[in-house]
Amino acid sequence: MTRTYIKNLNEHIGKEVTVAGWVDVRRDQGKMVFLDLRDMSGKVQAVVLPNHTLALDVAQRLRPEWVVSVSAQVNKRPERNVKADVLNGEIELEVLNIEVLSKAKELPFELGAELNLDTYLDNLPLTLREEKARAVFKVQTVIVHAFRNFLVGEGFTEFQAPKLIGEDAEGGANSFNVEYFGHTAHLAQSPQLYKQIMVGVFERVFSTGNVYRAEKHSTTRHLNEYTSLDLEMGFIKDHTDVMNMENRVLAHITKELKEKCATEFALFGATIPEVPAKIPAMKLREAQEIIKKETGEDCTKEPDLEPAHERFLCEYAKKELNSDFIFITHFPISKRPFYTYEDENDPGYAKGGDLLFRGIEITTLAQRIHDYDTLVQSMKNKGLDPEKFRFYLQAFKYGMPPHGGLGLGLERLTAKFLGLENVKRAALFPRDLNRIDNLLSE
RNA sequence: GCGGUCGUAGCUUAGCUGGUCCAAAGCGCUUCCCUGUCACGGAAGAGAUCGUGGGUUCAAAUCCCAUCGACCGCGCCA
Repeated sequence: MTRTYIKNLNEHIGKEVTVAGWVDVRRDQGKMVFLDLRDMSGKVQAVVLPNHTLALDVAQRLRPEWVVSVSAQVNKRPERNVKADVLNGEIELEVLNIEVLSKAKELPFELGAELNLDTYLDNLPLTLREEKARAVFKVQTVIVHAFRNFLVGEGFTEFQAPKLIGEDAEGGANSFNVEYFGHTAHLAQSPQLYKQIMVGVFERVFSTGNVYRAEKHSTTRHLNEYTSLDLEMGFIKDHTDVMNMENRVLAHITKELKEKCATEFALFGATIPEVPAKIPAMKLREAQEIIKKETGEDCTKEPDLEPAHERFLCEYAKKELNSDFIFITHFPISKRPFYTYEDENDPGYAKGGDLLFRGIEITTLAQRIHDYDTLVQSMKNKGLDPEKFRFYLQAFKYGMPPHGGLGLGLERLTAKFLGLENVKRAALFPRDLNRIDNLLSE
């Protein structure tokens, strides 16, 4: 008999079905046993009655996480046993036969309980089975799909950026080295250069993939491998075109989340933010003046924002501007990568900035330099050797439109949407300073 | 890398102004009882050299030092 998914059982009342999944809980009443069965679609209560002696015998030996295939009749529950407002609360399975597909050892922790992050991470193949953990990644799937679908609708072409690269994308020292047939290659820190090259091919492109940062950070918002949602678009007027595109992407993502993930957000007591028609934006210097005026702390000489300032600005945006999001633009060009476009109307400052969301930076975006000579000069100013970027520069030598783009940190976005305290909870298998799965323990 | 906090049963924690702690609770586990439970319930039981090493003391889970590990904060960034 073909397998029926648990969420569809109410279409089969009075009929016999086969359900396959995990034993979520067993409640042994002595002469009868209750099971909660779980598959990818949901949970259902199954009851093994005393007259089904063979099934009862198996049921009494079952334990949580055993994998079973059960043939059963779908019954309406007796009136007094109906559970309102839960999936399948009005039905239950009367088990006829149980086939054990796989046994499970005793779990090393309690599924569904609050675990220390350390325990959670050391047992990911199991802890990911928790309802909340699964909810995180359902939400993440919806975010990625919404990002893709929206951009495809806007004429963007998706491409897979290489992860093995020959030269550090941004000239930084924070890339992982890889032995490559006697040469040193690197793991990509960003698809940046390839995105720009692809603008010369398709005008509008995006890429969703992992990037790697060899930074020894130890915080709740950093991963050494994270997923970057990247887009790059040609023929822009300036960086505000990119800001508008991100504004619309985020509006689409939150719309999809509202339609598809209400249950998941409820699990976390999280609210899906409203994306304003126009996300407020201010220059770094304006933001610093506000910080100085409101807190008395003078950071106006700083080239960047400290985390505490980012948190403050988000609170400010929420309270004064009624937005969970705020763009901070025009950072000093000296602190930005070589390809960043300098604002001719505000010399020394970048045509671009960061997007802050619920206390944290989730995006960096900018217009890029598209003129070959300017780009080469900018590299030299940063102490980079244009010769090493020949591959990239070819695109610019032969006609590149004005363009710009952004990178959006998927795990940070997911974590902030759901109110997770650590981005590691928003990455399936997070890599950090001390941990690649459990293979780095010495 | 620096700073802070912490490390007690499989998990989550209490105890930590030194003795009454050869360490306690909930969950999990084992055995038994239970025909309507839904985090089922009831009875009994097993399970910890209190991260590791050293020190102070008549006496250390508790105080001191070192070390390892984790988490949080910072730098850097998404």
